[in-house]
Amino acid sequence: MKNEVKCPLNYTMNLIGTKWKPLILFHLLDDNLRSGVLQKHIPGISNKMFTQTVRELEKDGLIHRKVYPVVPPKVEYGLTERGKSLETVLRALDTWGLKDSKI
Amino acid sequence: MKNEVKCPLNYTMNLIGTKWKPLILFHLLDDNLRSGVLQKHIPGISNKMFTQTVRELEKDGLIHRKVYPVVPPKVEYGLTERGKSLETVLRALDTWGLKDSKI
DNA sequence: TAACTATATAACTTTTTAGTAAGTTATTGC
DNA sequence: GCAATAACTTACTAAAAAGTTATATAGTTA
Repeated sequence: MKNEVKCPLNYTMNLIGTKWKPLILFHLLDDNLRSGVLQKHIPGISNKMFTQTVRELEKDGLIHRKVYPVVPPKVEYGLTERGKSLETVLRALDTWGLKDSKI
Repeated sequence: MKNEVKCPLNYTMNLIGTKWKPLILFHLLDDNLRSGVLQKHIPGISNKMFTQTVRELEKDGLIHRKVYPVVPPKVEYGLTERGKSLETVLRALDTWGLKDSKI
Protein backbone atom coordinates (compact mmCIF):
# COMPACT_ATOMS: atom_id res chain seq x y z
CA MET A 1 0.00 0.00 0.00
CA LYS A 2 2.26 2.77 -1.24
CA ASN A 3 1.28 6.05 -2.80
CA GLU A 4 -2.07 4.61 -3.77
CA VAL A 5 -4.51 7.26 -4.87
CA LYS A 6 -7.85 7.01 -3.12
CA CYS A 7 -9.10 10.50 -3.77
CA PRO A 8 -7.73 13.73 -5.20
CA LEU A 9 -6.98 15.11 -1.77
CA ASN A 10 -4.83 12.10 -1.09
CA TYR A 11 -3.02 12.62 -4.36
CA THR A 12 -2.19 16.17 -3.34
CA MET A 13 -1.00 15.15 0.09
CA ASN A 14 1.25 12.49 -1.38
CA LEU A 15 2.85 15.15 -3.52
CA ILE A 16 3.33 18.03 -1.09
CA GLY A 17 2.25 16.75 2.32
CA THR A 18 5.58 16.97 4.10
CA LYS A 19 7.14 19.27 6.63
CA TRP A 20 9.15 21.43 4.25
CA LYS A 21 7.69 21.19 0.75
CA PRO A 22 4.81 23.64 1.11
CA LEU A 23 7.09 26.10 2.85
CA ILE A 24 9.66 26.07 0.06
CA LEU A 25 7.01 26.38 -2.62
CA PHE A 26 5.37 29.21 -0.72
CA HIS A 27 8.55 31.25 -0.56
CA LEU A 28 8.99 30.93 -4.32
CA LEU A 29 5.52 32.30 -5.10
CA ASP A 30 6.76 35.85 -5.47
CA ASP A 31 10.27 35.47 -6.85
CA ASN A 32 12.85 33.06 -8.09
CA LEU A 33 15.55 32.83 -5.46
CA ARG A 34 19.14 31.76 -5.17
CA SER A 35 19.67 28.58 -3.24
CA GLY A 36 21.24 30.28 -0.24
CA VAL A 37 18.63 33.03 -0.08
CA LEU A 38 15.75 30.60 -0.27
CA GLN A 39 17.31 28.51 2.46
CA LYS A 40 17.63 31.57 4.73
CA HIS A 41 13.90 32.19 4.26
CA ILE A 42 13.20 28.87 5.91
CA PRO A 43 14.52 29.04 9.46
CA GLY A 44 15.22 25.69 11.03
CA ILE A 45 15.73 23.70 7.87
CA SER A 46 18.97 21.76 7.77
CA ASN A 47 21.26 21.78 4.83
CA LYS A 48 20.47 18.21 4.04
CA MET A 49 16.70 18.59 4.19
CA PHE A 50 16.85 21.66 2.02
CA THR A 51 18.77 19.92 -0.74
CA GLN A 52 16.72 16.77 -0.43
CA THR A 53 13.44 18.64 -0.58
CA VAL A 54 14.28 20.81 -3.58
CA ARG A 55 15.50 17.67 -5.36
CA GLU A 56 12.13 16.05 -4.85
CA LEU A 57 10.21 19.13 -5.86
CA GLU A 58 12.31 19.30 -9.00
CA LYS A 59 11.76 15.63 -9.74
CA ASP A 60 8.01 16.19 -9.41
CA GLY A 61 8.16 19.13 -11.77
CA LEU A 62 7.04 21.70 -9.22
CA ILE A 63 10.19 23.80 -9.27
CA HIS A 64 13.01 24.26 -11.75
CA ARG A 65 16.66 24.66 -11.06
CA LYS A 66 18.96 26.92 -12.99
CA VAL A 67 22.68 26.45 -12.55
CA TYR A 68 25.09 29.21 -13.54
CA PRO A 69 28.50 27.81 -14.44
CA VAL A 70 30.46 30.09 -12.16
CA VAL A 71 32.65 29.72 -9.13
CA PRO A 72 31.59 29.83 -6.40
CA PRO A 73 28.40 28.12 -7.58
CA LYS A 74 25.21 30.03 -8.28
CA VAL A 75 21.91 28.19 -8.42
CA GLU A 76 18.45 29.65 -8.74
CA TYR A 77 15.14 28.02 -7.98
CA GLY A 78 11.74 29.00 -9.26
CA LEU A 79 8.27 27.55 -9.67
CA THR A 80 7.28 25.71 -12.82
CA GLU A 81 3.81 26.17 -14.25
CA ARG A 82 2.72 23.14 -12.26
CA GLY A 83 4.21 24.70 -9.16
CA LYS A 84 2.49 28.00 -9.81
CA SER A 85 -0.83 26.22 -10.10
CA LEU A 86 -0.49 25.43 -6.39
CA GLU A 87 -0.73 29.08 -5.46
CA THR A 88 -4.39 28.91 -4.47
CA VAL A 89 -3.74 25.91 -2.28
CA LEU A 90 -0.66 27.37 -0.61
CA ARG A 91 -2.37 30.69 0.07
CA ALA A 92 -5.41 28.91 1.46
CA LEU A 93 -3.24 26.96 3.89
CA ASP A 94 -1.38 30.10 4.90
CA THR A 95 -4.50 32.19 5.29
CA TRP A 96 -6.20 29.60 7.42
CA GLY A 97 -3.16 29.36 9.68
CA LEU A 98 -3.06 33.12 10.07
CA LYS A 99 -6.72 33.37 11.06
CA ASP A 100 -6.70 30.33 13.29
CA SER A 101 -3.54 31.24 15.15
CA LYS A 102 -5.15 34.52 16.20
CA ILE A 103 -8.13 32.87 17.86
CA MET B 1 13.05 22.78 17.33
CA LYS B 2 9.59 21.37 17.80
CA ASN B 3 6.34 22.73 16.47
CA GLU B 4 7.89 26.13 16.21
CA VAL B 5 5.77 28.50 14.19
CA LYS B 6 7.72 30.28 11.49
CA CYS B 7 4.78 31.31 9.33
CA PRO B 8 1.05 30.64 9.21
CA LEU B 9 1.48 27.98 6.58
CA ASN B 10 3.80 26.12 8.88
CA TYR B 11 1.26 26.39 11.67
CA THR B 12 -1.37 24.79 9.46
CA MET B 13 0.94 21.99 8.37
CA ASN B 14 1.87 21.22 11.95
CA LEU B 15 -1.82 20.83 12.70
CA ILE B 16 -3.09 18.81 9.76
CA GLY B 17 -0.03 17.94 7.67
CA THR B 18 -0.10 14.17 8.05
CA LYS B 19 -1.10 11.29 5.88
CA TRP B 20 -4.57 10.74 7.27
CA LYS B 21 -5.81 13.89 8.99
CA PRO B 22 -6.96 15.83 5.93
CA LEU B 23 -8.64 12.74 4.58
CA ILE B 24 -10.65 12.16 7.72
CA LEU B 25 -11.65 15.80 7.98
CA PHE B 26 -12.63 15.84 4.33
CA HIS B 27 -15.00 12.91 4.69
CA LEU B 28 -16.74 14.65 7.55
CA LEU B 29 -17.46 17.82 5.58
CA ASP B 30 -20.88 16.65 4.46
CA ASP B 31 -22.10 14.53 7.35
CA ASN B 32 -21.38 13.32 10.80
CA LEU B 33 -20.48 9.65 10.53
CA ARG B 34 -20.32 6.62 12.74
CA SER B 35 -16.84 5.43 13.50
CA GLY B 36 -17.07 2.32 11.35
CA VAL B 37 -18.64 4.13 8.41
CA LEU B 38 -16.03 6.85 8.45
CA GLN B 39 -13.30 4.26 8.61
CA LYS B 40 -14.71 2.46 5.58
CA HIS B 41 -14.57 5.75 3.66
CA ILE B 42 -10.81 5.73 4.08
CA PRO B 43 -9.46 2.65 2.32
CA GLY B 44 -6.07 1.53 3.51
CA ILE B 45 -6.17 3.06 6.96
CA SER B 46 -5.35 0.66 9.75
CA ASN B 47 -7.44 0.36 12.82
CA LYS B 48 -4.71 1.86 14.91
CA MET B 49 -4.07 4.82 12.67
CA PHE B 50 -7.76 5.56 12.49
CA THR B 51 -8.18 5.67 16.26
CA GLN B 52 -4.93 7.52 16.77
CA THR B 53 -5.78 10.13 14.17
CA VAL B 54 -9.30 10.85 15.38
CA ARG B 55 -7.92 11.14 18.91
CA GLU B 56 -5.49 13.80 17.78
CA LEU B 57 -8.11 15.64 15.75
CA GLU B 58 -10.35 15.62 18.79
CA LYS B 59 -7.56 16.84 21.06
CA ASP B 60 -6.93 19.70 18.63
CA GLY B 61 -10.61 20.60 18.63
CA LEU B 62 -11.17 19.86 14.96
CA ILE B 63 -13.69 17.07 15.43
CA HIS B 64 -16.01 16.04 18.20
CA ARG B 65 -16.87 12.56 19.35
CA LYS B 66 -20.30 11.49 20.52
CA VAL B 67 -20.57 8.19 22.35
CA TYR B 68 -23.94 6.45 22.65
CA PRO B 69 -24.07 4.18 25.70
CA VAL B 70 -25.24 1.09 23.87
CA VAL B 71 -23.94 -2.36 23.10
CA PRO B 72 -22.35 -2.92 20.72
CA PRO B 73 -20.80 0.54 20.93
CA LYS B 74 -21.96 3.42 18.76
CA VAL B 75 -19.70 6.41 18.27
CA GLU B 76 -20.23 9.34 15.95
CA TYR B 77 -17.70 11.83 14.69
CA GLY B 78 -18.35 15.28 13.29
CA LEU B 79 -16.52 18.52 12.63
CA THR B 80 -16.37 21.24 15.24
CA GLU B 81 -16.64 24.87 14.15
CA ARG B 82 -12.87 24.98 13.98
CA GLY B 83 -12.92 21.89 11.83
CA LYS B 84 -15.57 23.34 9.56
CA SER B 85 -13.43 26.42 9.06
CA LEU B 86 -10.98 24.18 7.22
CA GLU B 87 -13.48 23.50 4.45
CA THR B 88 -11.95 26.00 2.02
CA VAL B 89 -8.50 24.53 2.56
CA LEU B 90 -9.61 20.93 2.22
CA ARG B 91 -11.61 21.63 -0.93
CA ALA B 92 -8.69 23.55 -2.40
CA LEU B 93 -6.37 20.59 -1.82
CA ASP B 94 -8.90 18.20 -3.29
CA THR B 95 -9.69 20.36 -6.29
CA TRP B 96 -6.04 20.84 -7.12
CA GLY B 97 -5.43 17.10 -6.93
CA LEU B 98 -8.36 16.44 -9.23
CA LYS B 99 -7.18 18.88 -11.87
CA ASP B 100 -3.53 17.95 -11.65
CA SER B 101 -4.10 14.21 -11.79
CA LYS B 102 -5.91 14.64 -15.11
CA ILE B 103 -2.96 16.32 -16.79
C1' DT C 1 -23.00 -20.93 26.58
C1' DA C 2 -20.73 -19.53 22.70
C1' DA C 3 -20.44 -16.66 18.74
C1' DC C 4 -21.34 -11.92 17.20
C1' DT C 5 -21.23 -7.06 17.30
C1' DA C 6 -18.65 -2.14 17.00
C1' DT C 7 -15.17 0.30 19.01
C1' DA C 8 -10.97 0.64 20.95
C1' DT C 9 -6.27 -0.41 23.12
C1' DA C 10 -1.57 -2.39 23.77
C1' DA C 11 2.84 -4.35 22.52
C1' DC C 12 5.82 -4.62 19.15
C1' DT C 13 8.16 -3.88 14.51
C1' DT C 14 9.05 -1.50 10.30
C1' DT C 15 9.38 2.41 7.47
C1' DT C 16 9.88 7.10 6.70
C1' DT C 17 11.48 11.46 7.81
C1' DA C 18 14.68 14.43 9.83
C1' DG C 19 19.03 15.88 12.04
C1' DT C 20 24.38 16.12 12.64
C1' DA C 21 28.76 16.55 11.25
C1' DA C 22 32.15 16.11 8.07
C1' DG C 23 33.85 16.22 3.39
C1' DT C 24 33.93 17.76 -1.86
C1' DT C 25 34.38 21.02 -5.62
C1' DA C 26 36.99 24.60 -8.36
C1' DT C 27 38.02 29.21 -8.76
C1' DT C 28 39.20 33.76 -6.65
C1' DG C 29 41.82 36.91 -3.89
C1' DC C 30 45.31 37.43 -0.66
C1' DG D 1 49.85 27.82 -1.61
C1' DC D 2 46.06 28.53 1.32
C1' DA D 3 41.78 30.29 3.13
C1' DA D 4 37.20 31.76 1.51
C1' DT D 5 33.26 30.93 -1.12
C1' DA D 6 28.19 28.59 -2.43
C1' DA D 7 26.15 24.61 -3.35
C1' DC D 8 26.05 20.08 -2.57
C1' DT D 9 27.02 15.13 -0.89
C1' DT D 10 27.86 11.35 2.18
C1' DA D 11 27.69 8.43 6.29
C1' DC D 12 25.70 7.99 10.28
C1' DT D 13 22.14 8.52 13.98
C1' DA D 14 17.74 9.78 16.04
C1' DA D 15 13.00 10.58 16.13
C1' DA D 16 8.41 10.35 14.29
C1' DA D 17 4.86 8.08 11.73
C1' DA D 18 2.72 4.06 10.32
C1' DG D 19 1.80 -0.93 10.21
C1' DT D 20 0.73 -5.67 12.34
C1' DT D 21 -1.18 -8.66 15.40
C1' DA D 22 -3.49 -9.80 19.38
C1' DT D 23 -6.76 -8.66 22.93
C1' DA D 24 -10.72 -6.25 25.75
C1' DT D 25 -15.57 -5.00 26.31
C1' DA D 26 -20.42 -6.42 27.36
C1' DG D 27 -24.87 -6.87 25.98
C1' DT D 28 -27.60 -9.65 22.05
C1' DT D 29 -28.87 -13.35 19.51
C1' DA D 30 -28.77 -18.26 18.06
